[in-house]
Amino acid sequence: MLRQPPLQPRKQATQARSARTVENILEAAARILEGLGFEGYTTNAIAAKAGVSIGSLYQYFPNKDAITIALIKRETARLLADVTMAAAERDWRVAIAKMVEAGVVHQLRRPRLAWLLDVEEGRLREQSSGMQIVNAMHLKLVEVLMKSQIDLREGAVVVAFDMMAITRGMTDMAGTRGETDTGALLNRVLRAVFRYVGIDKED
Amino acid sequence: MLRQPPLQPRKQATQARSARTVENILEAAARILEGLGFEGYTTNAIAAKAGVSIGSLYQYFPNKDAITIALIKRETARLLADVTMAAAERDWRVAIAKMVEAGVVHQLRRPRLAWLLDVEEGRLREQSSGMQIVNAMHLKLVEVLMKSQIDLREGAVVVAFDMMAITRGMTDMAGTRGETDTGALLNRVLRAVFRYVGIDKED
DNA sequence: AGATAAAACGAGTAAAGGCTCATATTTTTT
DNA sequence: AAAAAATATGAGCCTTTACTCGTTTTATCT
Repeated sequence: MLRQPPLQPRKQATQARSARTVENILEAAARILEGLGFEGYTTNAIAAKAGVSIGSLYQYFPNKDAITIALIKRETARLLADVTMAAAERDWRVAIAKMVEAGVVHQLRRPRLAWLLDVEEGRLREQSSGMQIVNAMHLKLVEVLMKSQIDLREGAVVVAFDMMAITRGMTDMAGTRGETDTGALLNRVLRAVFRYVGIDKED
Repeated sequence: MLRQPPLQPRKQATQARSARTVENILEAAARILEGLGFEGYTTNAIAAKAGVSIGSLYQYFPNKDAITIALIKRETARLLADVTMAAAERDWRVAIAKMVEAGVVHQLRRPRLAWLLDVEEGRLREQSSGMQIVNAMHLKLVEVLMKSQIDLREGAVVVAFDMMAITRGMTDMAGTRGETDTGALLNRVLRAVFRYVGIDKED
């Protein structure tokens, strides 16, 4: 079988090494944020930690914020997937429990990173709009609440925000304090969230 | 009654205008943080907004962080006072309710400022130690919990942190969303906090 | 009024850090 | 093997910004 010579110069598929470079840059950025906070979070430091020249870094990201945004997307992807799965559960109690669990697990995996990225997301929200994850989760949670038998005097929107706020608040605090027992924390968060909406579910 | 001539040149009392300058600087810093976030938070901008030269600013503050620390102290003073008063209440239910109220009111008065100062406090904590307000509040809350009949299986320390986390999480979220009805928010936070510890107190 | 201390001033310095671009290396294609 | 495309390099430009210091203005004291 003869190979057809392409009519147009074939769009060069991305080489494997460039993908590796991008990954290295993102992970270096994550590690610097975790280790040094915003202080040491400079493009030169990121490039150095990634074992890549500063020029290469700017070949893949137009500016520093783009790195942060990509990192947020990367760290957020699993959370969004888990929440979406959870929201599809038949039993709304299970759905809520799993959504809460997704949030807790996400935020306790790399607590400092999650926290710092939240701060950055807040800053970036002002300049470029963009469906943040908070809104995405909120939307799904409201859907679930509508199907539930929870007292929605305050409105599903408000209750959903409150449930997210409780989860985030407790998990942030736990992360700051260095708690690592996800199970224990999850139990407390579930108790707080379910009792808040008037359901005393001890399991 | 004859006035004793002072043996040493009397320590020159601070003039009124210097006190005004310091106040102007702090308020300018607060306003810039509120309006522009960390982006515009530069010493030159602060001095300009305060209507003061950059030289004067550095006459009263050795460096930029000192301004932030002074601002944190200023914003935090009332909160600490309120919490201390609240903790002294006889009835522990009232004590807890008032402590929660103090937190909510504080954080909803200038929400963005409170949030940004929290972030800064976290950053500064790492370098210079110093009794942050979170610890002070926590201490008092633990005391109150000890006198209460609340189920402390998880330990007073953990329960106290959870209560604070719930309060802060919900109020932060409310502030971010632009909620301004303190009363409505306070009701929800009280419900969340009291129900979390197994007390269903509808008032 | 004159002397002294306190407060204010702001041009300028130095360092940090985001980012560019001309060049070099590696990989792919023909 | 040669050409072309993709990828990598890093010295250095340029802006921003924390902070200094020599000078001037204002207030206080005798």
